[in-house]
Formats: sequence, C-alpha cells, structure tokens
Amino acid sequence: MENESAKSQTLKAILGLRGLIVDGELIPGTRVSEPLIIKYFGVSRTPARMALMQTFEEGLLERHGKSSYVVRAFSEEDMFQAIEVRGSLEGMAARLAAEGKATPAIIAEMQKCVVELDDVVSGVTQATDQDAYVKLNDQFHNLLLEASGSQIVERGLKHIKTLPFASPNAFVKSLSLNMPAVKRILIMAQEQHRMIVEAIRYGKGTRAQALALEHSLCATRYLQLLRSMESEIPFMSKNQKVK
Amino acid sequence: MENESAKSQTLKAILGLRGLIVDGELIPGTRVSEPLIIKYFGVSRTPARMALMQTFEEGLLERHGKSSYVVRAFSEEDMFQAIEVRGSLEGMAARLAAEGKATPAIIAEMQKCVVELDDVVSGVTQATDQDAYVKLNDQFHNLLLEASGSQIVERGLKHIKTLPFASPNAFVKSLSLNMPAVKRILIMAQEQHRMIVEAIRYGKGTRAQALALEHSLCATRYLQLLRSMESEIPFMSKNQKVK
DNA sequence: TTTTCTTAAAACGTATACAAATTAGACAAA
DNA sequence: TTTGTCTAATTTGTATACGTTTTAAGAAAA
Repeated sequence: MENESAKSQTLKAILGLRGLIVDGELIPGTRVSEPLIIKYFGVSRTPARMALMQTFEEGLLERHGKSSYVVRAFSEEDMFQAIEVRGSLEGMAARLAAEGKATPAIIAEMQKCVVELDDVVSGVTQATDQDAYVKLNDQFHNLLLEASGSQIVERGLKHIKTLPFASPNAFVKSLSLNMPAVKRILIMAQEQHRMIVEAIRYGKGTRAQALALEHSLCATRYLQLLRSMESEIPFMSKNQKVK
Repeated sequence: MENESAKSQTLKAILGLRGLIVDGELIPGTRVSEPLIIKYFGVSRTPARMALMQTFEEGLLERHGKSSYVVRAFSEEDMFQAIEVRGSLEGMAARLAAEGKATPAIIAEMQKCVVELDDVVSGVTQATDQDAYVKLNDQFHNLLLEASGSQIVERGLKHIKTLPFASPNAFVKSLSLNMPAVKRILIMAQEQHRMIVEAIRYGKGTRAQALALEHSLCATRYLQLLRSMESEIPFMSKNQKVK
C-alpha cells in the first residue's frame, strides 16, 4: 500500500505524514513540527513544511498556539456528519448524471461494475472478497462522479475524502464480509448500486439523488456496527488532549 | 479592501495572489509562476511557493504541464453548482441547528440579525444599504454555521467559499439594491432568513434544511439577473484558453 | 507555411543559513 | 500544590544557493 520509492521528497513527506496520522501512529493532540517530519522521512525543511501546510489544509491538523500544529481529533459525530456531507455530494453527482451529464459509455461502465460486484457480493470466498469488493466499490463511486461531469462536485468530494473516515470503504476494511450483519448491509448496498444506475439511465434525477444519499449512509451502519462490537474504530478519539 | 500591512510575507503572498485572481487581474489561463508572485509582492521564493500551493489546493489554480500552474476558468455551470453545494451544506447546518445544536443565545443573535436586516431591506438609502446588507447577510450565514456546531460543515463551507462566486454575497455586490428585480429577491431572501430562524427555534429540522437550501439558491437568481442584463459577470469565463 | 529539433533561458525541487519568534523547562514565590 | 517569570533550546519565517527539470524561442527541415 505504501509507496516506498516516492518520486519527490515533497510527496514522500505529504503521504508519509498522512499515513502516520491515518494509521494512528500520531495520536490526536500530538504536536507535529517540521523537525518531526524531518526525522521520520529524512527530508529537508522545505518538503516538510509543504507537508505540514497541505495536511493542515486538508483538516487532519489543526493550529495550536500561534504557529504550530497538532493532530486533530475527530468525534463519532464528526464521522457521521462527514459521511452525510459525502452523501450530499454523491447525491448531487447522481442527479447531475441523471439529468443528462452521463454518457452512454459511462453508464455502460457502471452497469459492468455492478455486474462484477454482483459476483463478489454473492460469492463465498473470503480473502478475495474483501479486496475485490473494496476495489469495485471504489470504482463504482468514481464512475458515479465521472458520470456527473462536474468539476465542482469532484472538488468537494476530493476534499471530504481527505478525511479518511469519509471514504466509501473506510469501515468496510475493518469488518469481515462474512458476518451476517455485514452481509445484510452489503446486499442492500449492492441493490442500491443497481438502482442508482437505473435511475441515471432513465433520467430520474430526484430518485438518483435520494438513492445515492441513502447509499452513502451505509457507511454509518458499518460505523454503528463497529461500535456495537466495541471494536477499535479507526481515526476516532473521544478525548482530545490538546495542551 | 487590500490589507496593505500584511503581517507575514506568506500571508501577503497568499492574499495577494488570491486578490489578483478574484479581481480578474490574472485572467483564466494565465500561467502563475513563483517569479510572478515575487515580482508582484516582493517576497522571496518560499512564501511565493506557499501561496501557489495553497491557492492550488483551494482550486483557483490548476496544474498545467508537469509542474506549473495556470489560473483556472469557471463556467456559468460551475457557478450554479458551487452555489448548490453551498446550499447543501447550509441546509445541513440549519437542520443540525434545529435538531438541538443551536443554543438559545445563538438563536437570539440570529433573531437580532434578522431585525437589523429588516431595517436595511425596508430602508430607502442607497449607498449605506449595500454595505450594511452585505455585512449583515454575511453575519447571518456565519451565525447559521455557528448554530450548527459542526466542525465538519464548517470545514466544507470554508472550502466551497474559497470559490469567490460561491459566497452568499458574491453577486449582491455587483447589483444595485434599488432595482425592482433585485428588491424582489431581497425581500424574499429576508423572509427566508426569518423563516429559517423560526424553523430552528421550533426544532423543525427538515423545514430548516429545505429553507436554507432554497435560500442559498437566491444567489443563482442574482446570477441569472446579471446574465440577463448582459453585465460583466465577475470570475466567469466561457472560453478557457489553456494551452 | 507548419513541423520538428535543438538549445538557452526560466522555473522548479531541494537544502540550508540566519534571524526572529515561540515553546518548554527550571526555579522562585505564593 | 499552583502560579508566575525568566532563560535557554527549539522551532519557525524567510531568503537564497545549487543542481535539475521544464519551458519556450529560434533554427532547420518538410
């Protein structure tokens, strides 16, 4: 998953820092300074500084004091809201697609994606399931965005997805797809995929929008499930210990 | 409008570059390089580079070639979509506020803001109108956000508002508030302000959301009006001449 | 004319030096 | 203990040098 041979120092620093935060290496409240990045990745100050700035801009860091950054804490509520924001944007994408932005070629691709997802969801193998599902699910969401043809929605989605828990697959990765409770959500999500494509295909904008919004809220069900299992929930922290 | 005595070189570069783009000094398609920023603002490469990065991140610049930036072009469609994205977020803010996030203190502030807006909207003086309205309108939208208590929505709104045409007041500034067509929108917008506060006050989440969304679309009416007047529309460019 | 190739100029990525600002730790007083 | 103040160490803001990459102008070929 990690890109060992990062092409540029800047990219190494940006992706590296992001990884440290997302993987929980740096817990919320930890101060992140230029020297810290320099120590971790062996880059010079300029790339380190770029990484700090970009990561702050993305919202994973927050200001502490006058000119230093700390890792930001996110509550469960933040996660639900972020998922809903993604839902709004994907809903908008779906409506735009239905209202004429989607080319037949992209609709065909979406249909193909749904068929491939059918195989995975109804399949039984476990290890392959997970990876294939995540990959195809991602592909579906990317196609939906592409179908909207909207740079503005794309920009917004890219922004909200910099919050790692806002991605469609954020919590899928932490769950076994063979748990009955998960399977139920999965089957429903897949049916939603199918209906979204149909709604777009037949120009039903409002329906496409409602479906895509509701579909994105599947993520909240995964999140609730994780909570009920008292699992470790990635990225979450109830107590911010800033200062 | 310009901040002459920018405290830091970095801020001078960031705000300065942003100003150049927003004010149309640099038209879409223009290449923006570090030396250009250095020439304009007399800063060194490091702040110039920060400004480039941040402005790219905000979406006002786009990549051109492998490592250079050009001013991005926005179509009328982009503007409508950006306004709608803001509407979604403000709708969400209104619903969250109505569902219990809004403290009595903030609701009181919103009511006060609405009363002050009443004066301005029903007033007759012209020059004062414009400034007072813009200021109070901004205040209303900020209070709405504050009432939601949502960092996530705040983050999203801040992001979409970096597009200068997505702000509530973006087009108000280009119009005379005494034109009958404008007056009509203004009166309706003010009534919406009032209804939004009421919906929040009485915990009507769905209604607050619908109202806030619809309210944000007032901006599209201003935009349509500007177009019908064949005025210069700020920020817009139909023909992107990249490469 | 247009196209391609070549090459000089410009711009970029990176590292680092220096001064100014900030932070953190030690110590003293309440 | 807590609070406050001072000092030293750290960190940041900025400028700039160096080598490499990218861009663009001009010459040669189609």
